[in-house]
Amino acid sequence: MDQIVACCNSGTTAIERRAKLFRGFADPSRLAILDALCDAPLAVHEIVTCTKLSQPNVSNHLRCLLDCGLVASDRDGRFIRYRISSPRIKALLNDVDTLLDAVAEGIEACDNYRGT
Amino acid sequence: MDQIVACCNSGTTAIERRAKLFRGFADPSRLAILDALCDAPLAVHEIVTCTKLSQPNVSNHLRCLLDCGLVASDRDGRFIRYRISSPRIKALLNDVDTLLDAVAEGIEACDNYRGT
DNA sequence: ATAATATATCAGTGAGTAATGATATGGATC
DNA sequence: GATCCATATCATTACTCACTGATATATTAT
Repeated sequence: MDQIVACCNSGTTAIERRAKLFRGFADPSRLAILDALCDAPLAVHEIVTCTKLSQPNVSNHLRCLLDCGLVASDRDGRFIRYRISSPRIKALLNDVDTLLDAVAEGIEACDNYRGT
Repeated sequence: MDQIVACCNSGTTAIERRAKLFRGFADPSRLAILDALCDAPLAVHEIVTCTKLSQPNVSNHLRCLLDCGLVASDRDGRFIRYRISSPRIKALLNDVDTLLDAVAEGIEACDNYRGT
């Protein structure tokens, strides 16, 4: 069975699509990857280096992000260079940080459960 | 052990905080609730009616959203009225819809796995 | 061709999480 | 104070997901 699955199925309603998109962002590994790609396009091994994630792990997350259209890829010699597919992604991440400024205490403070 | 847990623990880095916030949004039930509250404050039983979710389910999600500071509540007689805590939440949801316009095909199309 | 590097895929595992049904609490009215 | 309605909590169950380690594919260079 497949692995990294935080995007993608055939949910139809607008709300389900939104939930799927949010889930694409709702993982520290994927956020780290997107963060890195917001600065500049990178090849997989470069992402591995700067995120300190394992190579298969990065590859799996990239596949998910690629399928969902959040990143795009171009072959460059024997490298494959990934980049964010739209500047709106960077904008969205900024908006989230703005919202975080407003609710950060709550997010930080509450511990309904033990964590990620 | 606690139940609805998509927010909240003591992750410290900026990325972990962002992931937590995104996870708060990454669920169709919570999105439906937030969507309803974007229009007007509502009591729990009203949310139950318009989202068609079960009452305990709504209550659990509201607790999570409340702890994370995404919604706020006011007692009103024997009702408890919930509202979104910041207009930025509505703005964020709009931004996501804009991004969805750009990547919707990808989100819809790919089916790495089954179900929501 | 062979070796070396870059990337992708596979199988298995363990943990986290959402939903349900039953039950408890708390405020208001009679 | 007993009853009714609104809301919250509990325990259980089933499902989804992320990570690891091993392996496969692809491209370049020798």
